[in-house]
Amino acid sequence: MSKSEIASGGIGNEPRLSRASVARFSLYLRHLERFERERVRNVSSSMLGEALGITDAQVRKDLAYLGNLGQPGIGYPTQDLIAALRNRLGVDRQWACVVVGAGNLARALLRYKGFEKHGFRFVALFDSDADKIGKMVEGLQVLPIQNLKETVGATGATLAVLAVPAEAAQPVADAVVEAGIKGILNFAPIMPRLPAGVSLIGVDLAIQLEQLAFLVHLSQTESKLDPR
Amino acid sequence: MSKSEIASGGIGNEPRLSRASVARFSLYLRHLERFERERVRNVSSSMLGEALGITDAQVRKDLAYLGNLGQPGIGYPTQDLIAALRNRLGVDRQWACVVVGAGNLARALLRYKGFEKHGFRFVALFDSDADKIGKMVEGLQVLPIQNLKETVGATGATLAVLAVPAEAAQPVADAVVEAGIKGILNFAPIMPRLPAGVSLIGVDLAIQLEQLAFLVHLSQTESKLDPR
DNA sequence: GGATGTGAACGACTTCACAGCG
DNA sequence: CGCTGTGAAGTCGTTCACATCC
Repeated sequence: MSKSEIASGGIGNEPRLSRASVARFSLYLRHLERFERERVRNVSSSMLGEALGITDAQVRKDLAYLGNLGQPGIGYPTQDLIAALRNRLGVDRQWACVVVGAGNLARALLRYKGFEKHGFRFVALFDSDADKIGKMVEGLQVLPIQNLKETVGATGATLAVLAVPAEAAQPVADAVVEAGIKGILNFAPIMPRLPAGVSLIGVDLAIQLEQLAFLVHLSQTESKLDPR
Repeated sequence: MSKSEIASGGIGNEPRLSRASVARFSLYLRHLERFERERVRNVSSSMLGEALGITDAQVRKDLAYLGNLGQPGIGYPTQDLIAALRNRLGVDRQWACVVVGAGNLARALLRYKGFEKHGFRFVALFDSDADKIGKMVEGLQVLPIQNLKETVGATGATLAVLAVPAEAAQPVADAVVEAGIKGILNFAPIMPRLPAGVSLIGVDLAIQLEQLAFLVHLSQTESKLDPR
């Protein structure tokens, strides 16, 4: 079995899920929800491909992982496809999240309403700064980090968002893992070490800006990027 | 010439830059800066590989693009490598950026000091909300969007950060392009259409959270992820 | 006809393995 | 020796092309 397959427990000849597809699943879902709002009953692989900027064959390969939902000559029933995707992605249930670090980034996240629509609910906000503890921020009271374990237990939170300075990232990561958190969205510009079984996604804004500058730099100096 | 090569204007047999390498260059730089702080004179491909979780051969392939900086038996001189990388990435100069959307996200970005160290400077902040215009936010006065073109011209800004709601993203993107911006870092959950010659990097936080939930979901249901 | 599902071909990226140099 | 630079091999992901089904 190849290394890059994300194990399907199956007998062995059902479609497998590649890492690359994983990254596209959320995008499919987003566009499908748009199609549904536009009352499109069936979507074809080429409609989705165009929306994402990939080929129709690629789309069909990806969607094959969800089972044989497509109907030749018709396409995929929008609603069924959404349901299947939500199920596979795990967003057909509620995810309770805690936020650590009560700064402006936390405010921005808590205020953004897009998360709730996708099943994410922020249930608690923590900080280590004594001045902030007890204050209300976007409807949540700032709690001391010492309360993490208790709160995670009481709320059943599974995910944590780390919006803390670089120095604090590793100890806070350790603390949330200790508290029982299974997935971390990290905004600090370091990659914390985590035990197996805890997932991590990092968003490093300085690196994103740097990549952007690089792209501009490239197109300003010599080269052409092939348009993809 | 292969499609995925990012054109090197060269004669034809110097190392080429792959899309995948591009994404790693910023990471190399980050770790190199750490090594430099730790007074490491020379770094080997295996040191960098370990830091990024990739093989040493991969590192050497990537770094070959910078020219023959490596010394057999020794490694790469840390400082030279940093200088070469900065030069290629285009972060050996200042990048002036404007921010559109004076909300909490903008506050968080403006307050974060990590950008300046990498040569990024936020020179102006815009909003369409009349209540915000004229107010000071983290040392910048909020300007009306109508001033974009003038300000971009006066400051020489090349990059724009879009921290606006989804509905506003496309018109604002059009406006900053019209004003002469060459690269956009977009936080709105849509991908704006842009003319060729303008680069775009999108950061969609809802999608990141969804990916995280998916990873946790996967590891909770069946499967094992290979640890990379 | 129109669109799916899929083996086969293709291309890109990664790893291997080793010659060559300090 | 140790470590680079690099052709060759291998692996993964994407696209092609077409049989198949509604």
